[in-house]
Amino acid sequence: MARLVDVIEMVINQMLDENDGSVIISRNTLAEKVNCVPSQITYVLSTRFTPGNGYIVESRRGGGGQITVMRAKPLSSTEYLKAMLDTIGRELSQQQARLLLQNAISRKAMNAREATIIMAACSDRALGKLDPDARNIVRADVFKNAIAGMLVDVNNNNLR
Amino acid sequence: MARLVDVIEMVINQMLDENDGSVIISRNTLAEKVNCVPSQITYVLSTRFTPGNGYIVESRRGGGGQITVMRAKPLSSTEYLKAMLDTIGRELSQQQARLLLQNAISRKAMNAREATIIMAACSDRALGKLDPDARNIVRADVFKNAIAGMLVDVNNNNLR
DNA sequence: ATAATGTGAATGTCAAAGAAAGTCAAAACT
DNA sequence: AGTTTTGACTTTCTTTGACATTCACATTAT
Repeated sequence: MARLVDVIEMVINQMLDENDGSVIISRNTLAEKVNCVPSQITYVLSTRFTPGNGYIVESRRGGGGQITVMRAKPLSSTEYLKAMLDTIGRELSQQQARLLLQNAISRKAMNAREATIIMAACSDRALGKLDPDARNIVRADVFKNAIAGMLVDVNNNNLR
Repeated sequence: MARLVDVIEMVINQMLDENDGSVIISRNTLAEKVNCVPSQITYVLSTRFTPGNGYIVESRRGGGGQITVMRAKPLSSTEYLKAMLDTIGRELSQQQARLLLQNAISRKAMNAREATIIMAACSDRALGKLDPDARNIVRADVFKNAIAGMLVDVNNNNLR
């Protein structure tokens, strides 16, 4: 029932937790452990453990080859949010938004309530009246503006 | 004979009752259970479980895809926001949004930071790529979803 | 001894198949 | 007239597998 991607993501994160944010894995061994084809590991690494999400992944092929996964050193929440803004392009899918917010929470760059507000504001529900092609574009703008809103000095915003 | 929509609505509400206001459903499975085509579930969700009614619905496609339905907790401290949702029509101007947020702050229904996030998310700036006529319509949806997001029990959202 | 070559052991790539949910408009109710 | 019901088609995300590439090490040729 549980998605393979989720299982793999969890396993890697657990290893990272146990090893101070840096772990060396063997793709084949891990694949065997979770009962999947090796390329599935590659898929998870490239969709979940991206630089944009704060991870660095290095690898070596050949005999004794290996994959190193590292959590990037923790940035301040403001830095983190700014960096996040930079990674967002012209478009943003719902899932991308969700992942960004999840990571922001786990890095304490925002709290769960704030994340929920933003997720709701840029959900497909909220943008349902738009042309599907337009959605990801507008979502990117809504998302970026909401994040930018968090960076604004609360005593100096445009509500008062 | 009870209408299909009513049956489905009841079933979902029952699940929500049994699961503390938040439930993850499989569209296909539920459709099979109540003997209807899957798209009927989508129809019910989009006509009954709207932000205006205090619900947040999120979904993921693909293998292991799922739909999450969340109900705002009937906390008295959030009554104000719920009532506010009801007053918002199909369209919402920037000015109106700002006023609603200012009022919400003065009623302690949200804090300044949260209001700033929402204001930014539905600002003309965020919606700048849209046709001016479309802006107020989309803004209404973004605003409503954001508010509904605040009503969701944070421990119960589907970000984690 | 050194350079070239072979060999097996890894990881990378990519596209097809599969598994869900979303869309939309026509038909059927009320 | 306005809602509900249905179903064909679309989009998104996951899973799999065949094939390509790279690397360390052993072996062979000069």
